[in-house]
Amino acid sequence: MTGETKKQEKRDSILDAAEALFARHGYDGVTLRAIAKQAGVDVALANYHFGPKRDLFDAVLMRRAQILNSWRLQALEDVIAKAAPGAPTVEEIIRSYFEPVLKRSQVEQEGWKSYYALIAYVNNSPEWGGKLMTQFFDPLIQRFIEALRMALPAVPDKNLYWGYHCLSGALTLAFAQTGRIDHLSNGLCRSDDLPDACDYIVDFITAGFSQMDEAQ
Amino acid sequence: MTGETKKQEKRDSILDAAEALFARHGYDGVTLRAIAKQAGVDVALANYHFGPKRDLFDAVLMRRAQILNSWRLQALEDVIAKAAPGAPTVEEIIRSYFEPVLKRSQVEQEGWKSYYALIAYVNNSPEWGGKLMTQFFDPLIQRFIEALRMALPAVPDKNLYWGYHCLSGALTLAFAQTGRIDHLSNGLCRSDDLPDACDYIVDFITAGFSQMDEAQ
DNA sequence: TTACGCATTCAACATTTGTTGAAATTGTAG
DNA sequence: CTACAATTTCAACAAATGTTGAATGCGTAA
Repeated sequence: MTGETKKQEKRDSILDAAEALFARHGYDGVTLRAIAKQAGVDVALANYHFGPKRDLFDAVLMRRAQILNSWRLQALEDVIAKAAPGAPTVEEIIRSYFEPVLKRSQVEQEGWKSYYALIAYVNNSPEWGGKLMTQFFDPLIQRFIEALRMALPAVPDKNLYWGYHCLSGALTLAFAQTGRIDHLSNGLCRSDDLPDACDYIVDFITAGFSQMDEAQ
Repeated sequence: MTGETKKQEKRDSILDAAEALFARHGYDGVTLRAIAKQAGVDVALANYHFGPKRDLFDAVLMRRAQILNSWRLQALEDVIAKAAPGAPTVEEIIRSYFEPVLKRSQVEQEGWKSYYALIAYVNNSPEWGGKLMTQFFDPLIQRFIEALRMALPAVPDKNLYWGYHCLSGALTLAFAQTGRIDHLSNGLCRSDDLPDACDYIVDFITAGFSQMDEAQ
């Protein structure tokens, strides 16, 4: 089994390097040679393990997708089960969407930080944003919106979807960790401190959804 | 004067082509040859007018930046002046930030749509997001946050800045127009109908800020 | 017309790109 | 150890990239 892990060692180091570089420079801004150099392997090895460049990108994206989804799905189901037979509160639902990713200890690891930034890149990319994100995250999101619909039965779907748009935008920008809010706030807020940002964002987004109910 | 415009004709067509392509594929995803082809000119002409590729990108970004800023700045100052000597309401301030860009008639033009998508690309890019956006839009944003501070005197700055983060994320994602919300909502919401999206987003964001006051 | 300056094209350059097939290395089962 | 398969490197390819200098076209003023 050490043989099995040793076999995967260089393969994983390629994924790690690709993840970090794609997250920072985007798909076209990264060459296979740059990835190979950072991974400490030959250029041809990436092609041997993953095929063409585009497939390597997909492999990076898929590696953590299921894990990410399972974190959030479980948190959401927990909240729903705990509130049964009634509906959970809006804040509980929103928390189940943010906390599993922003307050988890893994967030401090460099790999997950890069992965989040990569998600932000894909989500905002006009060419891939529509298709790739749909493919990976749609089932969870539909379940999430369904929960919101139960908590806010009088609110029209259109409001719920635009609310999710705002939520997704806020999360995506947090994932990107551009350092912009650091500069803007003179260091008061730090874009790389996701656990700290979580509470502020949750309160803000929760208020956005709650207002829909009062407006009816 | 027709000579003057004719002289600028090809130059502008290069800017237009670069704007559209950079917005869709990002900086590294576009070649000078693709830009030249779409503009109907020779490859070397871009270099003649704008110098190296990076300078062309900056030229595209700067062309509409001042116009965009003046739209929003005037709307903000109008709202402040109209409410004097008191402070404008939170909703008025938020509206002055979104409506000048999302409800303006120019939004229907392809050029501005591309430019918005380009802004979204830059704002979420880890390498440029911090610096470029700061350079272009910071003065306006500081003025905007100052107005919010006046309207919400009891709210700590940290909350205001994270609120702006959510606002910016929602706007950026709307700018990107990835078509994602179309698919998610089964066509109920359309990411290319910015004037329609505006009201929903404004209500959501306004609620996010208003809640800060009530929480004190 | 002539001459001149700007705009535009043409042709080509040195690099860099993704990819591939053969060679070398390593791990492993018999 | 031997032989075989999987992994990794080496060397090289054709295509594409940004950039440049010379050549051509073109509008304009004398």
